Amino acid sequence: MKHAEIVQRFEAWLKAKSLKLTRPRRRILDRAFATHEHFSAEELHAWLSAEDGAKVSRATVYRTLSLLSEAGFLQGLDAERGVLVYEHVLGHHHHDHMLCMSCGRIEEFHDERIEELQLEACRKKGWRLVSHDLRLRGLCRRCLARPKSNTAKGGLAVKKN
Amino acid sequence: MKHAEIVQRFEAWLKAKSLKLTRPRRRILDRAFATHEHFSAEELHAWLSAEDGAKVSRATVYRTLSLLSEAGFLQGLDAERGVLVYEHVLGHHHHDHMLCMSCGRIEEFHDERIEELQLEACRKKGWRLVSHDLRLRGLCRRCLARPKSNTAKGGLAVKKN
DNA sequence: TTATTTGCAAACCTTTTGCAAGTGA
DNA sequence: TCACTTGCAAAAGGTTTGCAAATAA
Repeated sequence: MKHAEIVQRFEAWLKAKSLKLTRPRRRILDRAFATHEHFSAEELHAWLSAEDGAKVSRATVYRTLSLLSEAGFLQGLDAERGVLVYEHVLGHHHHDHMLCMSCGRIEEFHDERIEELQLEACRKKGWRLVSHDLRLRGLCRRCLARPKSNTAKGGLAVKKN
Repeated sequence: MKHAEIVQRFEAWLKAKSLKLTRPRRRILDRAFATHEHFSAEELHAWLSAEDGAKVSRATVYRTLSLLSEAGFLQGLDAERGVLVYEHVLGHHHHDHMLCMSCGRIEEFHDERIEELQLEACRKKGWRLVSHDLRLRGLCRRCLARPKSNTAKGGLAVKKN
């Protein structure tokens, strides 16, 4: 999906709620969709602060990311405890995650058979399934290849700064 | 497993690390295994505060729950964003969770076929799987039965005190 | 005795919120 | 114009930590 279309859709969604596509919101939207990685509110805020342009406050970043989730453009996921990480939803199909305990990499995968078994499990217990998330934690291919000094950008298990 | 054995094992584990089974640690261990529900550090601390006996500080509760996790007696799980909830591991087999979005109930389930498919997914991507957690979110049987006024003890989706 | 622990309060981190000033349609 | 937004700083909520006093072995 073209970025122009994403912008257009967000504006339409906002308008339907009598909200406005303001300058800060536009910058946040642009930046959020300029990456193909998972990112936290803090990271996005830092990116914007490092770039040219009027400062966007932390509060606005948090507020706008909430809106984007609510609108179904982004989705939050708990990667590390206590930090909400976002990913694109618009134009992406559902998937689950593998989290590398050493370097923090997040990889996606999907298996329709697992989805079906989840539905079956809920049926058996009498629950109605609304959503799920499956997180596989382990070591990624790259970290397995170079066993040492692999705490690249703040590993999931190691990060402590 | 008898509680006496749990205590004994914890003491042995501590001793191996030249740590001590102190009075506060013992009280926390006892209380943690006296429940069959999932609980947070705050809840456990509140329970102890409400009971007779010397006060145990919040800090000690947090520290001891960490030890118990490290020792493999308990395991933490993110039920609600931002709160770590504990459950017994010792003497329990692995399982996954269903979280009720209305009443907060946590139910457990297990399906070996899902476990196998997870391994397969990692194999395909070249990862080594270490652990995983699968959380199904939805409405439990009880909440489905009484559609209204079902926010019993602080629902997952609703809690905001 | 002495290393380990505890309690307390302060610090931390991420996220949320109240409010006065700013801004888009 | 005027409802919606923003930035700021303070508040919140869960968890961690420094440190002097207390304690187990």
